[in-house]
Amino acid sequence: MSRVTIKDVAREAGVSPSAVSRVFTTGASASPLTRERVLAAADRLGYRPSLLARGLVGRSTHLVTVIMGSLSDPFDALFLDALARALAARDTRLMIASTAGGAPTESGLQQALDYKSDAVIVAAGTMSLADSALCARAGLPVILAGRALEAPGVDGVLADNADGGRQAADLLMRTACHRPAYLGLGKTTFSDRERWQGFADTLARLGAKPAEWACEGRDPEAAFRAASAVLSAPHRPDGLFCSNDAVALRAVEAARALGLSVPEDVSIIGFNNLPQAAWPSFQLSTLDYPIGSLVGAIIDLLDTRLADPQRSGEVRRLPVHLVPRATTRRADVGVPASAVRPVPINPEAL
Amino acid sequence: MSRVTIKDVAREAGVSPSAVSRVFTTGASASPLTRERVLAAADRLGYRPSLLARGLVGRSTHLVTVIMGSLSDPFDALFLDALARALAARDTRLMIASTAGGAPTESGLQQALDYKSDAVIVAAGTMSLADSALCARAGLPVILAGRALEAPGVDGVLADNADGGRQAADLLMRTACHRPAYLGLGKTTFSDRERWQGFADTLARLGAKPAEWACEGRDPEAAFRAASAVLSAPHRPDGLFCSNDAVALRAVEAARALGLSVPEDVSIIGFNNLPQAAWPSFQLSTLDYPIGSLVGAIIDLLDTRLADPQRSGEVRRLPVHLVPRATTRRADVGVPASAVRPVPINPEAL
DNA sequence: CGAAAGAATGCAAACGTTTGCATTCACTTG
DNA sequence: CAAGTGAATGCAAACGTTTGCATTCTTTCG
Repeated sequence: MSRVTIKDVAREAGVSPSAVSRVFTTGASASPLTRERVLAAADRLGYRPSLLARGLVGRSTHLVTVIMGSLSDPFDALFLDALARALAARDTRLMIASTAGGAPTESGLQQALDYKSDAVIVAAGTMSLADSALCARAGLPVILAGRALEAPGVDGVLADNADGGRQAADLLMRTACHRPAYLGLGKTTFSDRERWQGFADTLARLGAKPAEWACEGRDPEAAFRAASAVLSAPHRPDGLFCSNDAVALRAVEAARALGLSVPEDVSIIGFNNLPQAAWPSFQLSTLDYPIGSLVGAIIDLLDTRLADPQRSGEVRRLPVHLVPRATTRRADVGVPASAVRPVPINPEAL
Repeated sequence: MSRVTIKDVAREAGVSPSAVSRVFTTGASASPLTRERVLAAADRLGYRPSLLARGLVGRSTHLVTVIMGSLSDPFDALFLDALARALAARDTRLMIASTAGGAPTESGLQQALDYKSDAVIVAAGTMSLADSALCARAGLPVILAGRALEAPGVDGVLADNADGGRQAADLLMRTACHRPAYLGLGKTTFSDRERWQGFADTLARLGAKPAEWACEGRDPEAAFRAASAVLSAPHRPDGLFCSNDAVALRAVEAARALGLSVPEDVSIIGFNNLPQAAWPSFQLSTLDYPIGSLVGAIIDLLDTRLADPQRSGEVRRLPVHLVPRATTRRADVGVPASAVRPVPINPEAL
């Protein structure tokens, strides 16, 4: 019933508690004989160091808090899973702090502080300068995922959203879309803004002016309703760039429900390249944003930050690349040449 | 930089650390004056009790560990999300322990013990009697989700899988399926077994003998491959009950890819009633298993267990109910009466 | 062979709380 | 008015570790 502690092991092995501690901390000095005895005693007793006690006195709790929103978007779920595994491989545990919608991350940060987390990963909500100051004061490293903040010592990793928007715009123009539109999650979502900017800027440069729409709310059905609204609007778009695949897939559904054919009547592009996007029923054209590299970058940032807490903040941009499937038309065939609006060839585009 | 501790607050408020502690623990005696002073001082200093220290000495860490598999099935993701929120509402945090495939849950249990979790929720992997003994010895409450174990003091909550299987079988027979089959995740998956049993037993009682198939592996594509194999087998089934929606949705895809029409050529039934199952593209017939009640039961079990650690284990069965959509034929119309095999009417069935 | 160096170990003080025990103090009650 | 009651408080000992310092023991080198 009662826990077996370091003292029990010390007694059993005939050494001091310190010796036991040193055996269990890598890089501490302990003679082979002591090590062997201690290990044997520990094994016999079934001893495991209490990470609570360790965390209380030591410098690391081997605990990281992640602030997440709803997991209804598969991307978030897969991200969380990959993150937990990557951390586990480094012998670190993940604690969840759920945040509601666009609510402040503050309670999540407090949670991270309360448990003396080694770091907090912010993957939902908006972080303010005050928040980051709070963390800085407490010595809690912050890593932003999919958002950015101009604050000292705050690291971040983001997709190259603007470039994704550019690629989407390029594709739509090259496939003779005349009424491009954007469907996002709302003005407050960081990545959305960047994707919109890249999209709209590129189109503006090409002489087109996209319409902008937003879902009301983040629940999955909101995307369906919004897409339905977009696609039954007076000047119905014939090309729709959605801020992510979760929205885009629902847009495909909405289009079909309205009797529109994709991509003939309307082209649809997503973002993330979810496994679902490749399903035969959808064959969604999208921008690939590999979760592995996202998580890899986070882990890497985490390591360097932990090694040097004083270094200035670094933000990493991860490239995304277009995966054209069946919800957009072929760029080179099947479209009457006369319908193709002349577009400057962009060598970086696919 | 350095943390503000209970002593700092005590000094600032002009009282002893104990007094501060008592102000922050509900139900302890503190005079209104002291309370006010302490609260003011704490607020001024930005004090928050260290949950590590609290957990070390106190009886609760307000920490629960959940052992989860991959989050690629949306059901798991939604479950995790709901669980985290429900716990957060009770001021308890959730720690993730990821387990690979059917790997032992042991490292997850150790993680729970290392951090002195208030409880561990096992939602993946298989738990042995030895595992449960380990937890019992350490005084760690175990709650099984979607699995059962005959062990003292271990609680569990499961869907009424056998009844789900029965309902699926009933529906297939009532809609004139002659070659029913089951597609599961594999022999080692607890819920799968029960669903199969309920399905097969019911069919046997009706004089039919379903074929049984399993996916090789748990990754999403495995389900697609398996379904493709099933549907191109010599005696192709005309009714397929899948162990969950994730599989069933892929089966629908596979059927379509093979040029089969659903439900005319083959009826397909899932389990869970994922949001996706209701999408227009699928309209999957399935068994509704509300995540809310699952999580609710877990929380409830947790509360009662924590209140009385000595009580004997309790397993709760949650009802599931059929949601017939478009991947099964209508039971009463559109099928030649002659084709309907006489089936005993079951009053509980929909 | 003596001394300096370095490895191995133990002691005791942290880390930031809770909590049992004893004390004080203001009231109530007979 | 004396004694009994109960709330409010402080002291100090846990909780299970790590770690700086001092000590002892082994080497190694001049």
